Amino acid sequence: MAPRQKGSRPAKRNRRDDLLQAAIEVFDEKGYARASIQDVADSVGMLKGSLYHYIDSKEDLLARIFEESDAQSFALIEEAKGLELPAVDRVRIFACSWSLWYLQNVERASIYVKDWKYLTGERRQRALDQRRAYEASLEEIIEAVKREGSAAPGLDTRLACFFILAAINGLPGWYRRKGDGAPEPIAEIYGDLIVAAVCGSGLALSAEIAGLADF
Amino acid sequence: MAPRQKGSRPAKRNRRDDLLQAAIEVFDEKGYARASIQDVADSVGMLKGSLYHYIDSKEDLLARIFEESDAQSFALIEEAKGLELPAVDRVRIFACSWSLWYLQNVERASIYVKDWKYLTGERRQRALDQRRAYEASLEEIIEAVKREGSAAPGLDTRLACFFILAAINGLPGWYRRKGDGAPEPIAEIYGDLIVAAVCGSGLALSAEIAGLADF
Amino acid sequence: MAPRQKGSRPAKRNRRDDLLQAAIEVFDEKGYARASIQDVADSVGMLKGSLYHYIDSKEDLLARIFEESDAQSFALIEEAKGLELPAVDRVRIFACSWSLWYLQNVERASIYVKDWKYLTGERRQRALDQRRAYEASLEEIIEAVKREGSAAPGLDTRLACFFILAAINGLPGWYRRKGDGAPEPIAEIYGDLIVAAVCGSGLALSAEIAGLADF
Amino acid sequence: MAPRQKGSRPAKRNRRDDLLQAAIEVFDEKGYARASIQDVADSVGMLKGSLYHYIDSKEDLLARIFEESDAQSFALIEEAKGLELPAVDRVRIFACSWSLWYLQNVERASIYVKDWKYLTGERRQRALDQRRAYEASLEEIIEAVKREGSAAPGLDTRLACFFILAAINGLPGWYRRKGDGAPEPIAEIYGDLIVAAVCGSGLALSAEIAGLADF
DNA sequence: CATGAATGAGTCTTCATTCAT
DNA sequence: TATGAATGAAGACTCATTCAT
Repeated sequence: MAPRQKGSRPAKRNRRDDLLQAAIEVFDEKGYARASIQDVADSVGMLKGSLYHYIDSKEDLLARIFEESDAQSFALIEEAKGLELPAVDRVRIFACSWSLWYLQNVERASIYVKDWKYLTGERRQRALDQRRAYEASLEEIIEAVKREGSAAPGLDTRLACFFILAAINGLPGWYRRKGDGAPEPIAEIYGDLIVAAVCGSGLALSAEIAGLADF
Repeated sequence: MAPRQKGSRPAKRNRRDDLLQAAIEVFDEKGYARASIQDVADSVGMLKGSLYHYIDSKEDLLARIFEESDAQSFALIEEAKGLELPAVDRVRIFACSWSLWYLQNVERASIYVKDWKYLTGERRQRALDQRRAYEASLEEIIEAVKREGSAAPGLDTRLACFFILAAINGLPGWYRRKGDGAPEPIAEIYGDLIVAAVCGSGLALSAEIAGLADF
Repeated sequence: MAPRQKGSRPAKRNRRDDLLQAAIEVFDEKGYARASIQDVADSVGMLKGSLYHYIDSKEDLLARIFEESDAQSFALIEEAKGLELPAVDRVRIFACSWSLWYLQNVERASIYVKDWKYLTGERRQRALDQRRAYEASLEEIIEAVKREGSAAPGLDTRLACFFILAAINGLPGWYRRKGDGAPEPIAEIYGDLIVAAVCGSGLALSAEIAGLADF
Repeated sequence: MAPRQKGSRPAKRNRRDDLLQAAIEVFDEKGYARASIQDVADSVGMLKGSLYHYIDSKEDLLARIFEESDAQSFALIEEAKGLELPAVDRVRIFACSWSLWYLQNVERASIYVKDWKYLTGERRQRALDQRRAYEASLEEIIEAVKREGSAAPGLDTRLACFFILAAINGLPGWYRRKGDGAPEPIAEIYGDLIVAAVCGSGLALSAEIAGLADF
């Protein structure tokens, strides 16, 4: 049932990477909780027991996926934060690049969004801290937008931040490479939608005018 | 298995409801996959085996939670669809009432969002169909907004729809009753953000002008 | 899951066989339904969970016993069918060798007779087909006896067939290796009894003469 | 799911009999081990707990079925033993009436044959004793046949006895009222077959002559 | 008599993990 | 490194039986 690696052993280091890649696919497909070490082993063509030469535990495998993801996404944020541009544009860039990363790494991002709960102890804390850091970064930019006067009047920074991150986090929930088109245009559109949400529009007040507020 | 509601015994129907409520809390907290029937039993103060007097299986418990949730949320949609109002207001109402339901039923909604994957066969299909129906309803309203000329130019209905639903689905991810304030104002704000995203703003084109499109 | 028979490790394949043998003994003694996987595990000196390294399920264990038994008994039938002998002798050989197999494999045969009901789906069907095939083979030989004129007048092939098979199937019901003597002579005698039943005797009509028919 | 007894309560005693009858059907169909008290309850239209007004335990239910069966079949034996007839005829009558009882009470007989193992302690012993008594009765008659000179030469009484009883015990294994014809003719034929087996035929020695004995 | 809720022991099965080879 | 046998704890589910009402 387990496929054997044919050909010459391709660079020792690769086994480790193969393993991680396989784990990402398996965890994405079945969900971390449902996926078994056996599934991962099957997927890399190893025996269950042999995996433990590369990892310490199932959770360790998950943690590594998070470490890699954190490294990648952290770079993104830093980049957006460092730009010398109007805050609105920094929002857009943050939204675009963040969305793009999610779209280009759907499986990984899917795990990133859903499975942090299965980390424990320090590792879980780290994941939460990261998350908090992203929120803080975004909040910071949104505050800047406000200061620059481009934000919708009365915008609630914290809520807007959650709103935006949730919308992006939802990407792996529906986007699958085949059939949903290229990542770039989607990321652009998400950028637009987010900027629009932050900056608001003249219609934003229509509700109160129409007296619908009591819903 | 169906309890006969006869006479005055007060605690009769309640056991069933207690069970469901306990399950909702447990599933929300630990996640369906991680939560054990034992956890639920502990939570209602029954023995593991005794639960099976009320349910057929763990999945059955989950399915019941979905049935109830479906019934509640379905009503919401129908209401929003039936209103004789400008489409923009229908979008707002959809967004507001949908958000409100999520906020007022956080634990339930949390399960609704995350755990439909653990349903199997027909039940899973039903959940997917429901989800699809919500999307369709929202798409329909957004199309109406376009026809009425209030939408952001070039708005991608499908993406906007995913965007909005994901943002709302994200609510149970951060909102906890204590400390995050009352549901109603939050729902209002989400309504504003969503309407803003759909209707767009003059700034929407700034990105291309600024030459940021190549992210 | 399939063991690779490589090199010289002697006790490799044996665990699997030990397991099967243990299962046969346990199932025979307590009956498949009553016997627990725990019983089998105890019998081989393994932990309950460890059995699943070798089998997929309790039913799988049963199925394997049937597969082995089928293979063995099938060979017997083919042998008896192929012989170029008077049909009466073929009946005797069929009866003898079939009885002998039951006697030499009492425990296995006991399960074979009683527990096919616990197989499900395709496996059950296979068992029924096998059974039907044995009946058909025997019916065929009995028909030949009739054509050769050696059968009791008016012999009902179908009933005779059931009669014979039931008599043989009953062997594991009473025969236990210790104390009931060697298998061979018993098989011989069963052959005689069966041939006698098929060929009948002059006394066969005495009942009606004596007016006993109205029972 | 459970059918309610309609009309006026029909004679208190009947509930007990209904229960026994239902148990017979359920045990026959699913096998005692697999059948649950719930199955029986469903079949009589009672709730599981209510059965315990009529029985002490599941095994008690089985035991009652055996008691009834024992009473019925015991009468048969006594009748056959008491007849003033040539022993061959007594064999035939024993075989006929015993077979007839099996055919007319297939479900009950089926349980009688298969499920005595699930009795424990004293009750099991009693069942074994009964069984032994039947064997003894039959052995006795066969010995008489021998003394009267009608038996096949060298007939092994004990084996013949097992042979006959097993053939009859096999009846419920294939006979089902619908489609297999009336019980009486079948019982007759079984009588013939058994008498033939006991009395043997001229062909009985052909095997040794033909040199087939070494199978 | 009947109900149905509850018990508690037991069953099969899964799976992350270890370790001698 | 890799194997695969074995572990041991845990999980879902079943069921005969009891008992207050």
